[in-house]
Amino acid sequence: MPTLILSDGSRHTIPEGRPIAESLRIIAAKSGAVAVKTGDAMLDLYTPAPVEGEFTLVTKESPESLELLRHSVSHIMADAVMRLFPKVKLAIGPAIENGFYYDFDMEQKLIPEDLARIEEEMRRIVKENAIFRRFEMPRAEALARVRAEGQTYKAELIEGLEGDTVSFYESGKFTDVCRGPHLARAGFAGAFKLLNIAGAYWRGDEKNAMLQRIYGTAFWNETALKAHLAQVEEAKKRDHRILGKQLELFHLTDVVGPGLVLWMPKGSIVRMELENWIRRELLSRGYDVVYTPHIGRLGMYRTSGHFPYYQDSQYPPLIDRETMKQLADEKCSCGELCNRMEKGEVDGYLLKPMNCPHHIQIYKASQHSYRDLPVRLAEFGTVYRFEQSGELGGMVRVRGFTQDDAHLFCTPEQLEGEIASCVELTKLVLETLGLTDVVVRVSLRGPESGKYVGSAENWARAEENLRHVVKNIGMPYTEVVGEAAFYGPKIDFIVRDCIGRQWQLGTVQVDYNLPERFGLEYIGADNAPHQPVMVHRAPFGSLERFVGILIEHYAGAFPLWLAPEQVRVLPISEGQAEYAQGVLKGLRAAGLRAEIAPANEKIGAKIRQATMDKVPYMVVVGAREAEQGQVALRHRTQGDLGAMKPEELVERLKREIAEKK
RNA sequence: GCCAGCGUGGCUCAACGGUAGAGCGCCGCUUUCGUAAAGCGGAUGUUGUGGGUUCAAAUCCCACCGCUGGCUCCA
Repeated sequence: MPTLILSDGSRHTIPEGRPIAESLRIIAAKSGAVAVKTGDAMLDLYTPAPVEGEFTLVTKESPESLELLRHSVSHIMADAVMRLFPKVKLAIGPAIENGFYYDFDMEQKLIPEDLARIEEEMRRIVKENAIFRRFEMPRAEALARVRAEGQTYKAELIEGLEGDTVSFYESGKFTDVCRGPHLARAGFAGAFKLLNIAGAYWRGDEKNAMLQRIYGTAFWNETALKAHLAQVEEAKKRDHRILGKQLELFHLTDVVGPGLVLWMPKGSIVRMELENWIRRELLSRGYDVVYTPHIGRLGMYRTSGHFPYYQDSQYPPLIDRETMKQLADEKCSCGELCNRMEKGEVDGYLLKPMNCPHHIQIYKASQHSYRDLPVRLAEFGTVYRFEQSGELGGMVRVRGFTQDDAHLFCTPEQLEGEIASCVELTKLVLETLGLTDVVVRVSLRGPESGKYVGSAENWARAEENLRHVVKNIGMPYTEVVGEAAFYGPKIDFIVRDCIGRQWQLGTVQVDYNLPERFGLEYIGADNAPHQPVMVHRAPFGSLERFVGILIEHYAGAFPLWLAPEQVRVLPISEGQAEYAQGVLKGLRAAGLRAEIAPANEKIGAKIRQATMDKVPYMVVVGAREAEQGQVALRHRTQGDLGAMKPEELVERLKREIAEKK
């Protein structure tokens, strides 16, 4: 009798003359598996399996089983939506990281209350327990079928598919074009919840129709679902927008303008500490510090290519009064004004969207020998970008932000070494702060040629340089086409916020193009002029976004060196007021950021307040301490740490600050 | 920018056509207290802005502004 070998080593005899798929299904079902895998391909239990091969069972414990579940639940949801709103056109409905979505094109606007109705319908479908039956048909036939059903998006999908046949899944009366795999039956659907409704352009392109997207999530059981939802709720409490308000770190108001951050005193401390730290690191690495203005002439940005390449995400140019008046007299329209500015007939100033053109002018201000290179110009440079209103959010997506920017000008031979040390610095930043959930992305040029400046050779060289470095940094990375800056490819460091969204922080970018456009030079050993290569880099990315992410990372409880208030002195009663003031003065004199709790509260209340304010250390001073010239130390999470001399305390805290822990 | 939802004292929320309210915070007084909330009293709102419907609007309608979640773009 034939024997099937599963990759767990178990051997299974199969009755002769029966399809192998059926045997696999029986084996899988017996073991509680929901699918089987051969190589990278997951096969559901009703899909014909290849006759030979090694099979792994996919159980409910494996992460990919959740993907399968969620994909199937998204189909069940689509089925439910179609039952409730028969005219709906289906777009796509994949499983995503923590759940699934499905996009619909329908007349009726979905409202949150509809979700409950849809869920109810879904439960009915689950109860019906139909088999997810896979079948295939030739392309032309498939196309005719979906067209007859009026499913125009599905037709578009089929047109884009490779291969001669198209697979469908049918469960009950619902059929969908789908690659699979799926649950064996709708009844296995487990626990699910629909979460929210959102708009989404068909294929993500704003020229296309706006579809209605329903997001949801699913787990194998109620407990896991509840745990996940609770975890999401918990994560929301770390949201930097909430903590930023509670802890008075920053403020946003439409009086100043959307996306324009006001750093409050406490938030400013965090930023200042980060700036001071990194500035010392830069100086020790041979960087020079520079300062440049916030605006620059249009001509400079025409040379750099920011204007017009980057035009859409800039605040409109500033024009002086005289010119404006003159143009008004000429009855110049706005459209015409734009044209004339693009042509360079009208001058103006731009709020700087990037610091590089200014730094380039500093480089150009003096002659450079190959002996001077690399020149590394660093600045906490504030830039302004007119982001689309719908994109703004808290500190992580704003219209004015400060980059810990620097531009390195070096010889081609020095380039890879410079890139590598920038990457090292970025890693140091992330490691020091314990940001470990970081993804490295190599962002390359995409096919749209209109978005980029420079020659194909320059791009190829730059991409080669980056790949070469990134291979040696010991971090896994992915390459993404179409994510490059307009002047060059880059290595990006991407982290997640409290609700799982990914944000780019640090970046290292190679640029052969701006040196060319600005005609940069250095004199080589051969006594002839050569063109330097530029590296743009920012280990934090932007201080706004970085601090926003950091607030969430620490849940507002900053380590001692970053804490806006490091110590709070808590007198037990008025009797120790004078002694407590002395302790406070001593701490401040030692360079610690210390405050004193307001009088007229019991010690318990003072402790509670300081803990909620996330002050790392409290020193309790009562009659006992005053008498012995001591302080009783308390940590916000570790509790009472015992009594000690103020000098001991200072030494202890200074050590902790130096360690940045 | 587009789709959807939401804007009520400093904060979190209630009132959902009929006199805007609670908790926390804030201010004052009493209490001076030993490791996560002392007691009493008080002030605080042109309900985001502007129009409209109505005898009457926080509540219904329209426009704008802002925020939140997505789509697209980026640090």
